[in-house]
Amino acid sequence: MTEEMPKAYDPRETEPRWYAYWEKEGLFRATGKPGDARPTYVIAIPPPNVTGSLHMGHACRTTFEDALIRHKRMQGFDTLWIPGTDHAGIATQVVVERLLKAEGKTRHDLGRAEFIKRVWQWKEESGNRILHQLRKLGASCDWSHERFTMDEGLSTAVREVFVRLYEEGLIYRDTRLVNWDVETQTVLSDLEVDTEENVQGELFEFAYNVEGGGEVVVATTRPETMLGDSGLAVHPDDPRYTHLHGKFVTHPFVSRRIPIIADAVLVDPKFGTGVVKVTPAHDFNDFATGKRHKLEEISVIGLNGKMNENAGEFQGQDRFVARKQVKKKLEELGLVRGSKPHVMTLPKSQRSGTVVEPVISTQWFVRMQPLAAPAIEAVQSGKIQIVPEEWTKTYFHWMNNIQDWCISRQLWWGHEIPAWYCDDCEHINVSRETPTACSKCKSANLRQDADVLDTWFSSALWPFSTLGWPEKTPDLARYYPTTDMETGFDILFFWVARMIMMGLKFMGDVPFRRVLLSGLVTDERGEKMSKTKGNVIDPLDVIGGSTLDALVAKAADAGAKPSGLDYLKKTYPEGFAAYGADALRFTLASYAPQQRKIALSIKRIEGYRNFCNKLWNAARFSLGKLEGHDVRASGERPAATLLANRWILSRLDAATSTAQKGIDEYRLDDASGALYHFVWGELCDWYLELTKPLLTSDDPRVVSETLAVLMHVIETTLRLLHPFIPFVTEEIWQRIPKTAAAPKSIVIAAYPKEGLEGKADADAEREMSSLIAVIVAARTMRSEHDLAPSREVPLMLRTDDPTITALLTRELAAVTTLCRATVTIAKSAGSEAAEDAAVAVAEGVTIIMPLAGLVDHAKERERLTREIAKTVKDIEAIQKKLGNAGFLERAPAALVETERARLTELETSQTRLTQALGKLPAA
RNA sequence: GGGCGAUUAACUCAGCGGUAGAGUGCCUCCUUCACACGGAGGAAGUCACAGGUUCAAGUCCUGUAUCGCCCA
Repeated sequence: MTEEMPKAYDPRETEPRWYAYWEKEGLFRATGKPGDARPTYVIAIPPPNVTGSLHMGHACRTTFEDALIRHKRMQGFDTLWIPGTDHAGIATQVVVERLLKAEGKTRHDLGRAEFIKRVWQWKEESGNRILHQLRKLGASCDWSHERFTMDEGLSTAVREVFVRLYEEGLIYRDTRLVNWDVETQTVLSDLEVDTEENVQGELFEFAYNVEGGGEVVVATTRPETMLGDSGLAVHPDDPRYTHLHGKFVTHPFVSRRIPIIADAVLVDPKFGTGVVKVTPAHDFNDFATGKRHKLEEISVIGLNGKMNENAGEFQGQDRFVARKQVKKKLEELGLVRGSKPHVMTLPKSQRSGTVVEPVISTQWFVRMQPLAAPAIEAVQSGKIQIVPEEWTKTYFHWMNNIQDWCISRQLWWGHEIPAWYCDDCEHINVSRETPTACSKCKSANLRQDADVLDTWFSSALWPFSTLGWPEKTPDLARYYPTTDMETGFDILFFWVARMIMMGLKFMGDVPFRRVLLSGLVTDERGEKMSKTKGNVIDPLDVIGGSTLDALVAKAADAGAKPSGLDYLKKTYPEGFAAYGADALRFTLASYAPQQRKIALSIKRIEGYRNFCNKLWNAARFSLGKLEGHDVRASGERPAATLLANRWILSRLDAATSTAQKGIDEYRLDDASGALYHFVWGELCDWYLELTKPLLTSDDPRVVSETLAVLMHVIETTLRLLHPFIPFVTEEIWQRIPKTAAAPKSIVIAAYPKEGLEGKADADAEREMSSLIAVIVAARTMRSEHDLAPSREVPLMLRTDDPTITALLTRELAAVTTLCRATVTIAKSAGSEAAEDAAVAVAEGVTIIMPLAGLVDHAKERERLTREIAKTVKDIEAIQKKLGNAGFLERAPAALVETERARLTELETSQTRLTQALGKLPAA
């Protein structure tokens, strides 16, 4: 067995092999059988963009979801993890347009139908790459349930929802000011607009001439919009301008009379000149003001970002060119009154990065308030739990102030809006089926709305559209509501809130029971990963390894700036080793999911790669000890009589409990951390070392008990770890001799439960902790005197405590092995420390290392002095506490007792150490 | 401007009323027969600041500062 196990674990060969096996055996498939009595556990994947390529954010999502799914699967749930992709309207369209550009074409050259064909073609060719990349991470999705938001079934769902909402008056068409992305030529929802802060701009002042004489000066950051001004506003209480109320100014370029109005909402008298130019067609605040005062809405900027026919001589100029030209013209007219630098905010398109232009346009909207009300209630009542809870506040805040959702997009790629306009009677036909005649006038001159729906519209239906809705499928009956929705907090509004609203509306029930939100993966400095910064870590490079040259080439290709490349070279001079998916997953799981930032560090991944290797070697050691014995892991806890065996079983139980609790509460960091420390700090550091003397015992009962416990602990630990590190655990697990009843894969083995076979073994824990304390003290002493571990030293342990004497006597072999010493145990003598000896005290045991000539007296003196000082400091702290009457009266009695006992022990240590110091020969 | 959050060891972060923790990094010793992707030790923190509550405060309350995110 051992010879099959190399000294170091190599994930490169193992991982693809096991994934192929799992998939072939259908281990990830939900039963889908209505008769299955098992409880269900369902996660719908946050569908990645079909254009996308796996990034660390996906890796993070996948790790968390897979850990949850695998855990529940092992617990015997009928688990369903629905995978799939999102058609990602703008993103996908832009990608294909870029490909066309390489051929020297635009989508308009192809025409709509042909273009859509090209997108589908492209999607078929490379669209599912990301789903294959998820497999490399070990994602145990049920691939038979794979869905795409543009699939026929999901498209039917979209159309059904649209029609029903329209029929109920919850979807309507309206002309209003919307956010326009000049570059991608589409309207955007409020959520798709980012605000860039602290932009250095200019506050430009110019004068309007007042009819009847005089002038009024206005300040603006957008001079070009003055072409569309249809009002000037002053604050009603501003004494400077009272005389202007009701008067008019004349527009300097176009013949237009502009009224001066008083408006307390729009105008801040302290800002600028206290007079605001009002451009209802190009500013949201002005639009509202215009509505209040019935001002004209004059569009001067077209959808192409250029000034339109209303802009007079400026027609055809780009908006930014027009800004300069308008200023120049005002200058010529002698109307400029000043300019000062101004720090402002700019609305930018999340997609293209261009400055968003508010324009008046006719679009489709969803009335949100009626949908939001039940969605708020669902969270308030606890039908949906948001984890971590702090986000509920943010959720309520947004939901209570929700705006109507603009759902139409001027794109070609997406779900077409099921609305047909009648050219004869102008009636709007909204229907599930493509109509042949107008329902009102029976005309056949119908034209379908040219727009498509916001991608998030179909995403909002994901938890039920993927299960077959609007058909009443068995899947829908069995797996809706899903259980957990695990995603990033950045799309709480975009997606999660909308799913809740749509789920409640169309299924009459919440789409999921818990919302698990986690943070953003950043680089190790906490900076957002970005192509230009060159700090993007590709999960596949982490898994499979990459050289520095390859990393640099890739980053440069993606458009990294020189500073970004420098960062890359400096931070990863060696490139990446092939750390494996397990190492990456365990690393991601080790960060608290609710952190806002998950600052991923390669060093940390390396640490968890090392952990996988540690686990591998623990198994290698254990399996090697099996030679010549027939020991099989059955999952049943073996009987244990020896301290080490009892202790490790008790610790295993504790680790199981912490892991279980952590996963249940979505504290994967607690769960993975507990397992990490159990394996490394207890199993490997102590237990395996303790088994060494036991396994060479002459007593066959000692050997067989220890082997049984060893195998049980290793096998159970693998099952505990499997949700986090599926590959290495499977690879080892398959090598462990098991009873015939064992399943074929650890994927479907039972997740361990704590406390099944009895309570924690408090006696064993206490004894081991004493033993460890004594051993550590002895080791520290050795180490401080630079005695090589290979060098065996004599140690004398002195104590009058009969319990600990018995313990040390019984566990002499352990002490001997772990301290590399020949140990003698004795009662305290009057004079405990011999001359020329190093002394330490732990658990009331004086540890004496009489090594004349090898102990450096000066060093020992220094060490003892330091120890004594530390002890005295602790003693003083406790004395202070115990001297406080309030503490004695009001603190729990048990605590006071603990403090007293500690004081006694510390005082003993102090006495003995001081004695030892006195015994040292003078310098 | 409003809201949310953060500030703990050199770095990245747990801890959220009872003796300050982890990983990485750093220092010393060690190729000991599972593992140098390792072992044994060690150094390292006025827990942002100022008040308050409490027998007891990184931990609860109030305020201040700095930083971040979201919404205007």
